[in-house]
Amino acid sequence: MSSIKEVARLAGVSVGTVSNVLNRPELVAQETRLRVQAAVAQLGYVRNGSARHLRAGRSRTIGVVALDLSNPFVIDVLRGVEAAAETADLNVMVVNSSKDAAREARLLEMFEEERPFGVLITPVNAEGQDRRLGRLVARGIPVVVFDNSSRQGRGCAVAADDVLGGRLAGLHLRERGHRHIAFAGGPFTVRQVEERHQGLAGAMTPGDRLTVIPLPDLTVATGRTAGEQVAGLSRADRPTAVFCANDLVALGVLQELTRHGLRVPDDVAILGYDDIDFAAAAAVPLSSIRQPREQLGHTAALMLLEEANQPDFHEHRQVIFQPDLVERASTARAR
Amino acid sequence: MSSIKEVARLAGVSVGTVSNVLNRPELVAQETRLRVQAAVAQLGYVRNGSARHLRAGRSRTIGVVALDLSNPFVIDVLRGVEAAAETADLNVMVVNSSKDAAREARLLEMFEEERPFGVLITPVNAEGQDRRLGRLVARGIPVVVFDNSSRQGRGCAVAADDVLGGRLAGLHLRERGHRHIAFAGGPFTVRQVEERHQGLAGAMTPGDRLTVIPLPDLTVATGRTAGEQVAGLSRADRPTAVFCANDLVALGVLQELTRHGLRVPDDVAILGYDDIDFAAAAAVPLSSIRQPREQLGHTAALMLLEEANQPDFHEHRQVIFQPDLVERASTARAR
DNA sequence: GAACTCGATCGAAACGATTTTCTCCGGTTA
DNA sequence: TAACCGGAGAAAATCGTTTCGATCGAGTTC
Repeated sequence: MSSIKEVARLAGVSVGTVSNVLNRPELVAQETRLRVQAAVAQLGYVRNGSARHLRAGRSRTIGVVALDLSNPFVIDVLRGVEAAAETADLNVMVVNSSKDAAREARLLEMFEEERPFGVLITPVNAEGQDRRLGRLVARGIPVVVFDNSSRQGRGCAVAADDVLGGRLAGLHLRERGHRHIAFAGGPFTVRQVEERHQGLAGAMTPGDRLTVIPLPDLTVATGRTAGEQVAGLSRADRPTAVFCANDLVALGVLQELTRHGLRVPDDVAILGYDDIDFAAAAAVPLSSIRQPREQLGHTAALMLLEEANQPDFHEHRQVIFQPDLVERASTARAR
Repeated sequence: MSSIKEVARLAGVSVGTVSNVLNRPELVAQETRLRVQAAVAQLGYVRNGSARHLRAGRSRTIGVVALDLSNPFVIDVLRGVEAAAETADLNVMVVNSSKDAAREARLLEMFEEERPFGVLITPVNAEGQDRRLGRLVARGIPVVVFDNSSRQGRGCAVAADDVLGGRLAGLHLRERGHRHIAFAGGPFTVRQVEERHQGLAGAMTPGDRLTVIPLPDLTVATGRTAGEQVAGLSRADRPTAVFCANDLVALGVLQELTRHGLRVPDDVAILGYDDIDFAAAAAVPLSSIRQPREQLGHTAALMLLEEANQPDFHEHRQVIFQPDLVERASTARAR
């Protein structure tokens, strides 16, 4: 209820002095400082964020537009963001576009009004949001795109090398003796999906067989349909391994194969992507391509800080992380 | 970059008129309105949120302090909150206490400064936060506690009936013929855990056997240790069903039992709690007690709105939802 | 045609901080 | 003793809105 004015009155000083006590205490004589602090305590005074932000021109909040909060992958990225934000004394405001472009647009409009410290975003699609992001940047709000490197060269971005991830998957499965591999994922307009597939294909050898099971989306539900397709194939046509575009799909495939009495990995091996915690927790623990999730978020936040603090001196850049393979039971060597 | 002043100048009107065009267009003559709107478009003017909030005394953002974002349960609750917020033209700012009381305290301090529209919170513990929440309320910021009914009678709260959930679990397992049931969960200082256990115990009959497997936490990892314990028991001492305090634990138990060659549900049935999507996605789809997750969040947000809009007229109340049972393979009738 | 209405607009006072400039005063220095 | 310095606070400008009287014509009414 009480504002800085009342604190000033109670302490018998001007509001400017109270502000100094709060923000640059070394400028204030000790006796005065103590008097002000006592007044603050007595009134239970708390600074008004809106007023501060108005004066400062921007708030101390980083806005994060997540693509899909129900993918645990994102939660871990957020953890990294929060860690970086905390050391810089910034807040993190998470909002969820749920892969909905209209919703994303609304959220970005909201951020335009709120003048946040910066915005981290995984855009729904590569083109549509460019204009809107450009408007943010024009307003002096730094933007870093994470987990989506399609805006090459246009601004700061952090992502993982999905082609490499796909290649690692392919090499691993081949090394395990698989010569007929299926790729389950989609839509291929999503960069990640396309690149993971591309990496897999590149790791295969003439004579190998690659079956693509296109999916409209990367969820457990679509994974189940993929699993059903695989289970329905004759033994000769059935791939001996399925590489899934993410772990949610892999869980769906695993469930359906199990339900049809196929053994994992003996009949069909499964390899996922992202290494979410639930992958390790599956009944047959899933092998998966791991991305440095927390680090991804952490780095994105640091780049944002840099851009915000040295707006003139700053040069945009793209950081690409290397994924690696986590081997578990679902791709164990057949007995 | 441009403020309302520049819009006013360009349109040849006063700032007050511009504000009216933006907020109460019906007060402004059409010709003027069009002129102002043209100026807004030409300058790319966007309102400054901080200034609006300063004037209004509070922002249009609902703060949500989640206990643990890595539990998918929470994400679904958030979906409900967002839906309600959207229709009221409010933003949702999600932060994560990660079950850390100190962190929670910091976040609440932050919210005290930001003067949000209201705060939704699942407190880390029932006592510590009462003072801080009280301070928010004293500042006129409405608070609704969700998914934790321990603050009985002290303010608005939304939760599910966990005793009933436990009872449903017990009745279901007994009906399936189980007479030796284990309860895996903890710590018992957490209301939910205690009440679910209590409900289970109440549903059992003299002569039945109830084994408690205490856990320090409700995660997949601790679930695995529970599963290991169960698997290590002799056939005579082994419960025929395990009721888990949440689905994460259940997944861990399932994994470990499978690893030890025990069949679910034939050797041991498993029943989880929360019905997160991953429960249905498990290799053996898990039966689970379902709480109306989205509705829980939706209701909490609506109560917040009510409290915010009729501060005088409002009466605190506690809403308790009824859980129900979702039957899947993990508790199917033994063959 | 004087008094009144009424709709449309203006101008100024908040809202609560931060920051810059100005004033004051005791103490140094030449 | 005059000029200067520097520390400590006060005072005022400022950030961008909203909102509330005041104002000002153009019609109405008697």
